[in-house]
Amino acid sequence: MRPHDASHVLLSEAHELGHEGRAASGDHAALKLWLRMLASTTHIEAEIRTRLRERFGISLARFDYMAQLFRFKAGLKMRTLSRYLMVTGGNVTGLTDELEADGMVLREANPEDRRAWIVRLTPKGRRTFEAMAREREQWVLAMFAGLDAKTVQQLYTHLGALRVQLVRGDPSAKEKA
Amino acid sequence: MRPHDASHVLLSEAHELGHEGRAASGDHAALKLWLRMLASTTHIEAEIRTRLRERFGISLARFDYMAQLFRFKAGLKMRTLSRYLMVTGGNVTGLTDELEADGMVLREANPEDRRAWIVRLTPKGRRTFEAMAREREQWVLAMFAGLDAKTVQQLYTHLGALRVQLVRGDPSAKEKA
DNA sequence: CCAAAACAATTTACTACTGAACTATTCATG
DNA sequence: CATGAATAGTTCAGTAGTAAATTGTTTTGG
Repeated sequence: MRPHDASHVLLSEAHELGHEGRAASGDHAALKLWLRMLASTTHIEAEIRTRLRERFGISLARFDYMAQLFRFKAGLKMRTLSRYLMVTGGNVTGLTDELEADGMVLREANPEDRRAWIVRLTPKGRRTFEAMAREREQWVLAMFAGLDAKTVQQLYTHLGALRVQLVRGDPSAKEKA
Repeated sequence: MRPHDASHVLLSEAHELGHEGRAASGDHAALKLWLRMLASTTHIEAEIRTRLRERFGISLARFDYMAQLFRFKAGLKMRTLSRYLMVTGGNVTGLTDELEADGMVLREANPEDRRAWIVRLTPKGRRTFEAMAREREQWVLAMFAGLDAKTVQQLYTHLGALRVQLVRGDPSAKEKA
């Protein structure tokens, strides 16, 4: 299970609203939103992690690794994978070793750059992943089942706007000019 | 930095929509929403973790620990804290040892149950936490600054509905009857 | 009222990840 | 076109968490 769900704290109303009145109130709303968003996300992620473990004996890290290779059928350099997964290269080496031993992925020599491997799913890895992904989709679906289509759509749109802001503020995102 | 941002995979449209047509499309929306929500949350959390480390030399785990004690001025039993933080008891023991050594918290004997300690913030811990929480609030605020008040409000409301669903589906939540 | 079960905290052995050092290759520049 | 800087992957030591066994205390039911 993943740690630190609720870093739930709002410095008491007195502090926050003391000399700012209405303006500060909106700010407060953003913090409350963040805490609620964090709590929900953590909850769902923990649930998925637990079920993947119980149902398939697989770690979330491995699932996410396979998900990336599933998206990129042509395979990925390990370094690229490590960036997508937001983990270190050393971690990718370890995961790759395990998954290769289990016959889920294979390292393919890269003629264009002899430093780099291309890793890709084996047919077995592909089948295995598809089965897991199908179940996971049902889990997610069930957890969101209480929300009507319009709500889901609005959430999706608004979080899209948030994402744009985040990428804008973050220089580590890819540049094009 | 925290692992596994994007477990971004939608089994290809062909698979999902194959025999279901429109109905499946709504389901798909929930999965897409989840992936977007996860990505944003992970991004923000990683940012906060990094800044807490850089600015105050503190781990997110310690921050979250102190946040709970800040909320509950009367102190908490370590077991309660471990539940709020969603970590094991052993982990709380370790964090408490560190924070106590740094003079941030103290273990107080509990006359009502001699098995349990009550941990609470020291005045120093309280001051330190307030300073950190104030900065963190500004970071969060800046990250959400692109969203207008109405959007924030809607997100907050909709995520509230989600939360209700999640708690309903999860027997580990507290009962009252 | 006391034996058995449950529970709070701690300790310990283990797991998963990080960061930094290292090797082998590629890229860029004088 | 040679050499210094950057990059891909691996290795390794250290860190932060877990799960399970342990100790001491409390709760419960016969």
